[in-house]
Amino acid sequence: MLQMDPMRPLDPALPITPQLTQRLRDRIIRNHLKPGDRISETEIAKVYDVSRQPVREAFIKLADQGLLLIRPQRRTVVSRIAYQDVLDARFLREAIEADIVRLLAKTRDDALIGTLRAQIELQKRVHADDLETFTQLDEQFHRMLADAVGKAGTWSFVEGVKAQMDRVRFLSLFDYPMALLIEQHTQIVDAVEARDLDRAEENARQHLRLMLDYLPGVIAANPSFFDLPEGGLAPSVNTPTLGGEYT
Amino acid sequence: MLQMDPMRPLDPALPITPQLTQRLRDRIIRNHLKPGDRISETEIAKVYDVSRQPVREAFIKLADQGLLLIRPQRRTVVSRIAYQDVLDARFLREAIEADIVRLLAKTRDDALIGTLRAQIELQKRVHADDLETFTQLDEQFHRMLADAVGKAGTWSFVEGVKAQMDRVRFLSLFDYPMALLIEQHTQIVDAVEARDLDRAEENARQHLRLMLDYLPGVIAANPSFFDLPEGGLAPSVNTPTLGGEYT
DNA sequence: ACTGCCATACTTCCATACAAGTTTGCAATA
DNA sequence: TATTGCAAACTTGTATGGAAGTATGGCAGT
Repeated sequence: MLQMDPMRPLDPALPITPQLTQRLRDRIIRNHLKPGDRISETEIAKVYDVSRQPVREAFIKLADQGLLLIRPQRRTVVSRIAYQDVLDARFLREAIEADIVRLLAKTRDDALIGTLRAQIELQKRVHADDLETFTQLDEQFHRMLADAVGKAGTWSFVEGVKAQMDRVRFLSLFDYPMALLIEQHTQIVDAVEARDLDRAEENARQHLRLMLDYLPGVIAANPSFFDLPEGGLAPSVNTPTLGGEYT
Repeated sequence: MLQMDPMRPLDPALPITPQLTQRLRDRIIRNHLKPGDRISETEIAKVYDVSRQPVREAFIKLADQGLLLIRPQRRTVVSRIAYQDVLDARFLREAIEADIVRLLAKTRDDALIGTLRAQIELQKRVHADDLETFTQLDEQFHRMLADAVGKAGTWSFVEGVKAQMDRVRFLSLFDYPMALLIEQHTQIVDAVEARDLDRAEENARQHLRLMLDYLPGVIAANPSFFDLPEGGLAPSVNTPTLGGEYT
């Protein structure tokens, strides 16, 4: 497993800012830095033994992704997980991946099907408690779908939005429906192979809607990590989806 | 009309970086700064009479949006309009707005319909050569759709992606199909009012596919502004859509 | 005329210093 | 004890200086 020790020195030969951004992003998404934690440019600069400037630039990037909240002249804190942001990110992913999968089914490529099935086999081999590895494989699977229809550039935008969803993912360490997710991956590939556009799309949408089922439980278990709308959870009002169940 | 003179001094009471970012972004999107133009931190800093630091931060933001290409230790140039980026941005918008409009038709709100129709009336009153005003109204129209389904946050994501599309828009100053766009807006609202989910979605998709018809002409008229794939335009290969015409 | 080398100028990246505003805590006062 | 005022210690925003690398143009040599 990759070392994630925050104190491991950076590689001075490589550009500092991207390294810092990645490290801090990981620490936030994995909840090592918890929502509400204060974080200051000078502090981080000291820890990694660099100047404030690259730290600042990393902060700005993370603030753009909604992971930090910079209040000028006041402080910078790790932002809580905005409920609405999670829903928005999920909505975007569903919309985008629905079309990607539909395209994929339309332009089916047999070699690709094989690659995808092999990748799913890797997912099955992951131990039930190794969320880390599974997350990487899951991410890879979805990126492969985008790549396959020539929309690799599209996926990089999705990644920028995914941050809030990933934080939720790392909070649901237990009762993670790994087997179900793998089964859904298989069903998506099945539908693509069958060139069934509608079924492929519907399977992808259901797959991406699954987190909505688990979100309330994760929030209930970690209420202080979330930034909820007034009056607590009322998903039926604020988060209509196209599925019907959540309208 | 808003003053866009690049030399107008910034407001020193407000944060410099966002002001700079906005100004530069406008100048690039409106092609005052043309693809390939060199641009340097010190130069811009002198023009606006600020230090290099906020300029640098603005550069980074614009590079993230694909408007600038920063080559460390070499130079920074206004990036050409990447053909693939335009297609990707359009694809994302179609996927997202298709779902937004579908949701809208599902949760129809009579008051909203009236607001939208009134907004379309404003579009009709714009003079044929006033692309500036029409662009603002068109943008507002689409944002209203997102707002109406509680997906305002989603729209800010779209805005980040839209930059490359907007550059194309400002290149197609003439033969701009304003009347057709307005007609399509009307058809979208009609379908929403009729609660016809499928037709609303299809109308939105067609609306957002329209630029594909004009893109080749714009490119042919401004070839040096674009960054084309090897061997020139082959949209039928590289840009499958769900519509069928471009598959 | 043409080629290869080298000094110079220019670029971004990082470090450091300063400015402006906010928070914090203590002390003075009622 | 409670409250008010102020000063010091923070915060981020901006300015400036130096370092490392690259483009550029002139000059020497052929």
